[in-house]
Amino acid sequence: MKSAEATFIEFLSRNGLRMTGQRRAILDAFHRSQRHLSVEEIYDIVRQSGAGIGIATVWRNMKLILAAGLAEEHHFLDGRIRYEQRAPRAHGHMVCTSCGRPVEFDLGQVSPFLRQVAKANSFAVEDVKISLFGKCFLCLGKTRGDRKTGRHE
Amino acid sequence: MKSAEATFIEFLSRNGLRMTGQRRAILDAFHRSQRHLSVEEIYDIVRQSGAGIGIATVWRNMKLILAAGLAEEHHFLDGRIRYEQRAPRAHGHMVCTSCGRPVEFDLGQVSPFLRQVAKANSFAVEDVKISLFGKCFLCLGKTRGDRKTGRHE
DNA sequence: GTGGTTGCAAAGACTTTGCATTGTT
DNA sequence: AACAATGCAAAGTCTTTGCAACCAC
Repeated sequence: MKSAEATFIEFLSRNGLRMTGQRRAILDAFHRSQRHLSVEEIYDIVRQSGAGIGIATVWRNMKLILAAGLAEEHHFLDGRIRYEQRAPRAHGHMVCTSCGRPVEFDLGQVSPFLRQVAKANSFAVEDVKISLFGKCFLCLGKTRGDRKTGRHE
Repeated sequence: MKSAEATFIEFLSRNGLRMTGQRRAILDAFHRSQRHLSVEEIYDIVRQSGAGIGIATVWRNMKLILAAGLAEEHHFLDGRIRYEQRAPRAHGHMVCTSCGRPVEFDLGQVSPFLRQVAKANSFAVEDVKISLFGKCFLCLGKTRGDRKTGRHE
């Protein structure tokens, strides 16, 4: 499989754009993570790794990384955009309304069904977003967990 | 079936809150519509029907109507919250990335599958959001770019 | 050197909140 | 009368944009 950086560079040059140190740092921080990151979190990671950068640059480049097909954009619960590495297989999310933690699950037989629905409506699907909102098993009994970080003690 | 207003009043009094003219007007405007409305659109409808009202009041009360279980909150494409009457049956949306129009479809066999997934993860589902993003058939005809290469003119 | 890129700050868009006034019970 | 609700404007958040300095090609 082609590396994310190679794919990104290809996308950039195809569109007359250039690779830069900041772009590499952002893509790297994003691509290393397995989580659903907000722009601010990506910004923090890049900063902590020493590189000087502005948050506007992270915004502009996450839009590019999205356009390059390397990321997915999600609107979960906290009213801000979160990015996730584009998954090889389509998947859904179970988002806890207490702690905010998103857990992924495989779409299984849902995908063919949706394809069929789209076909029946002459709708050309570009993206699928499936989310279940509710309480994760950690939050079901104890009301613990931090809604901001989505982490449980 | 109980009227929306009766349900709302019940919810209000159960929580020590009061019914008002504005609440009635907002609920009425919202409940009459079959569309996915933004707060500003609801505000406009109420205004045009003669009632004086502030947009903050619409915001506060849509949150209440949501809490009362009479509305669903959606984040589609334009970055603002849209409300829809809580549907008797769960359904998904096909949202056109060109014209923004959301078309509903029945979830069919998806619901039982999702229930099963949730159960397997000990996740207590409160809400399901399924959206397909892409091009509706009306916009497909107008599209100018080459969909195979993703390149425009 | 040309023209894209960055960082900062300012602007924008959407949503929430404080407070004095008004309305419901 | 007590206290919730409203309207307005101000404040908050998240996101986008303008622009001069900077850097990749």
